[in-house]
Amino acid sequence: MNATPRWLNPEQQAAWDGFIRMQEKLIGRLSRRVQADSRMSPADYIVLAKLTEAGGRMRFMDLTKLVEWEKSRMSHQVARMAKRGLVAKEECPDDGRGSFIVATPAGREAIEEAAPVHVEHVRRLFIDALTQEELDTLARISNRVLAHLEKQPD
Amino acid sequence: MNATPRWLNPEQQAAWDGFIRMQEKLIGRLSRRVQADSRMSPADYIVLAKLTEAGGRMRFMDLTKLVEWEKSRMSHQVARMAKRGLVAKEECPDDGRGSFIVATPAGREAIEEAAPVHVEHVRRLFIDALTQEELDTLARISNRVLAHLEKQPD
DNA sequence: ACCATTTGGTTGATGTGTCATCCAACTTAG
DNA sequence: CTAAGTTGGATGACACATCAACCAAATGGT
Repeated sequence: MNATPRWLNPEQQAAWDGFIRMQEKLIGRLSRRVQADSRMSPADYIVLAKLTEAGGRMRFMDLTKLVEWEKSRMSHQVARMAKRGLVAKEECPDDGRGSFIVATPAGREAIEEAAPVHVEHVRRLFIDALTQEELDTLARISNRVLAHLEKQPD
Repeated sequence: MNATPRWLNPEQQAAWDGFIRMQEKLIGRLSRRVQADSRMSPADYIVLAKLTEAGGRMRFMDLTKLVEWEKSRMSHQVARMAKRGLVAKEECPDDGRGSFIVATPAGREAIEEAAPVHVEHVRRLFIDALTQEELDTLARISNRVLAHLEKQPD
């Protein structure tokens, strides 16, 4: 029972609030744009991108780990994408439980069309806002936080 | 039709990837923690926090603007929160269409219990990962991106 | 007074993320 | 060989976000 919780000091609060606001607006804008001009959700985009980047054919669990998602999420996502014809599922002969996820031609076409547009938006909304030095700093800070998170329990 | 799309250079790519990864993991961890030990979603948390911070009684649209959400989102959210007894809706005498959102005692109790825990997690997962100088830098960068976004069409 | 527009807010459909649970197939200790 | 444990993956329930459409009350111009 902590009698007096240690609130954040003004600078800390400013950093946290600013970061949260920025991240929400940025991600929001970007995903709306991606969705609007490629008819793909950000989830579709990243899954297809990683999948094709890796050759267009992967074991389900490998893909899940590559994208760093939970398997349930990927399972649902792949099911939806399969329904829309972006990927297909194939059985795995080596492992009776396993399955391969394959990018369909339609899927390849979709990602090839979407990728440059995506990059342009990232550039326009984010990269162009900052100097190269600021980008480097942000990368360093991000990696610091990531490393910290990995050390931290749960 | 852009013949050769300008991909990001390695430093830009590293900054973007790092930021995205960091933000996903951080937000993910935090919202799981909040949910786990307060039985409130991040959405519940922020709505209740802003609402009580503003006195615990607000016009629906003022609250919506304060939280910077779309009204539809807030409408659904408030409906769910009302169902769970965290807030209540009251009619507005001045404006026949309007309504007030009021934090119930249960809502106040919930947020007062959740807030210190939330702060502790923010501190543990984020603040403690960085020096004060890095926090300041991040705040500056965030505000830069935010300002840039506001100038940018759509 | 009247019509057009704006504002406040709801609703329903659809897509998405999480959790818990389940099951079949593989692996390994004994 | 068999039982126990682990892994690959699916599923259903639920909370959440977004979009488009809608409606009624307020407002403003004529």
